Amino acid sequence: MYRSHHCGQLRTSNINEEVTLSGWVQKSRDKGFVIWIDLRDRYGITQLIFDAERTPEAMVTLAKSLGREFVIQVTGTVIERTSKNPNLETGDIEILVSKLTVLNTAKVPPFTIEDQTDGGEELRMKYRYLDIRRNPVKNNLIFRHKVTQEVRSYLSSQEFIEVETPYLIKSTPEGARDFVVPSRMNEGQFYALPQSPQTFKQLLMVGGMDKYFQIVKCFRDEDLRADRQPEFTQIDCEMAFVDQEDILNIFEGLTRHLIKSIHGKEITSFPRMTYDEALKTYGNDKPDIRFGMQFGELNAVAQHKDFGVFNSAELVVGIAVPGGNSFTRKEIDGIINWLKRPQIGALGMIYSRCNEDGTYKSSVDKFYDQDDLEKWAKVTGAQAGDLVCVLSGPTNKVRTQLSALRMELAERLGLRNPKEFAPLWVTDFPLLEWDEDSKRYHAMHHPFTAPKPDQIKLLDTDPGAVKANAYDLVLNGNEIGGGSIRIHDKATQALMFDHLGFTPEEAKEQFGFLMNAFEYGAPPHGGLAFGLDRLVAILGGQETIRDFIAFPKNNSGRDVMIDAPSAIDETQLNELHLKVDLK
RNA sequence: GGUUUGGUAGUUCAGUUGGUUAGAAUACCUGCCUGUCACGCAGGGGGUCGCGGGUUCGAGUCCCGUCCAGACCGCCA
Repeated sequence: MYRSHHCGQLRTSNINEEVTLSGWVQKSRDKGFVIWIDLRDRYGITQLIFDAERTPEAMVTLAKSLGREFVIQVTGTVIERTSKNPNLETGDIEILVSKLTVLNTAKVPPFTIEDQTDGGEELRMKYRYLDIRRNPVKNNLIFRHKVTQEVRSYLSSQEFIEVETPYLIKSTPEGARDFVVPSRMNEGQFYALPQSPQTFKQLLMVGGMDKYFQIVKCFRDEDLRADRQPEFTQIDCEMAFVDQEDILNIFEGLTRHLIKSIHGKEITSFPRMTYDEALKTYGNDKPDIRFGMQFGELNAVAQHKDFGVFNSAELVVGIAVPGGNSFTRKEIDGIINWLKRPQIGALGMIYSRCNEDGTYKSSVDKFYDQDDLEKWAKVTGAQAGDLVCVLSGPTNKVRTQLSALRMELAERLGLRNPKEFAPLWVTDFPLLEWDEDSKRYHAMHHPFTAPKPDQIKLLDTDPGAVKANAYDLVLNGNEIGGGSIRIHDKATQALMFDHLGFTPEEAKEQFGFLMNAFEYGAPPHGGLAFGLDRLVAILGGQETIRDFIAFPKNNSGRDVMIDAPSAIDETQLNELHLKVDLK
């Protein structure tokens, strides 16, 4: 038996009991007359004591030799501490050790195994197994477990069935790049890893499963970000005989349940906003609505004077920064420089200070009088003490820029409270999106999304204007889920492929299995998928998903611990009929 | 593919205008210490300044190239 208790368990009620504990040496404090060792496992820390008077000399010598992260087993008596530590749950007791076994030694770890580690990101990833011993990472993984447990329990209670779908599937040119897997038995042919189980979950609906979910890995061979990994986990769901309202209600319920069970908070408001409205009001299809700073379009009150920059712009739009009048000239210049960075690409910014006495002082006083500036304040909702920030230019570009500014300033002003949760449905996404590179329309969501029925005829005249029954769930400015009502009849699906530039032959070759299935009684259906990694990170109050993944990949898609990807040997290549040709 | 920041002790970082033997903290090792828990005190070891080239009397510092890492843009149906 390695242990009778774990290291977070013993209290004063256990005093005088003989116990056995196993764990890692967190720290030893050698005072000469006595040595204390903090013994750590997943559950906590228990202090061991080796005492010159009560411990045999040989054991004291052995105890002195223990290094950080040695794995040891001890047997001893629980005793009350002379000086207690209120910061530790086990701080009232310690173990007077009578038997000490070294189960394994350890090299000095390359970084400290403490909450505030001295290790940098790369080092922590290389020795991730040591990183996981640290409370912040360990607790995140436990937190993730708790979230997935709640998801499974809620969806099961709503009669969803978890079904596994295959990982080795067919590559398709639509959407993200596929990770491909060569087939040894089928010469020159490749599987692809799924970007999502999309077609399979639709086939499960044709199969009559009615309500399906799966917590499932998905793979996309695209460049990474702090919140984007090449393999990531989705809570994937699909339901038959539902309309958009049914789906929104079910997953509103799931979201409420999660926030309630994890944080004990009731979500009182679950607003909805159309895609067009989100862009107009926040410049963004995933607005953070924990704070205001809504866009005010100023064309009507800014294009009547001789200011050429505004007069020539498609859109003049501003936001009111709460308390922004206190910014110094230097701070405002800093903001303008931030906007001018290539990543944002704004050419400049006009601002108007809203003074406490009701007057205004702008950077364009030469062109605009107090009446004009008052109108700007009114349109943007600025109060005395605020700062109106105004950008102008092509509509889409300016909205993106001002949206970035809105988020940046909110961050700086501390308006993004990680303990507050403000979900939002964004609905009525466009069905199609024009792509300049390939000069054709792409599916904004995916090619199986149904157009709104009354808009199908618009497909021929103005494809870009067609709206879909597609929706995203946004939480605190992050898209955490998205879905749609799907096409369930062959004719509409064929029409859709046609508009996406597929020939009927290509459509049949790539998605014939789905169109065939639609001919055998496919029910109306729809669903959505939540990004689990991101959802867990946000519920945990953090922005980066990496510390909620046990073994994440770095910015270049590498696992620096196992050193993957890597070359494979000639024999393997030959078996797969592959030749590597590095240009 | 692009923009940008960084790479100096095991680790996190400092290093001024290019100028003596490259520092600090922490970790590590040794010794001391009768209640520690971020223990304390004294001492010690530890560096190809990412790599290659160049400018210079002299390069951690300036220039060019390259590799690696982070953030962002493109991309991510």
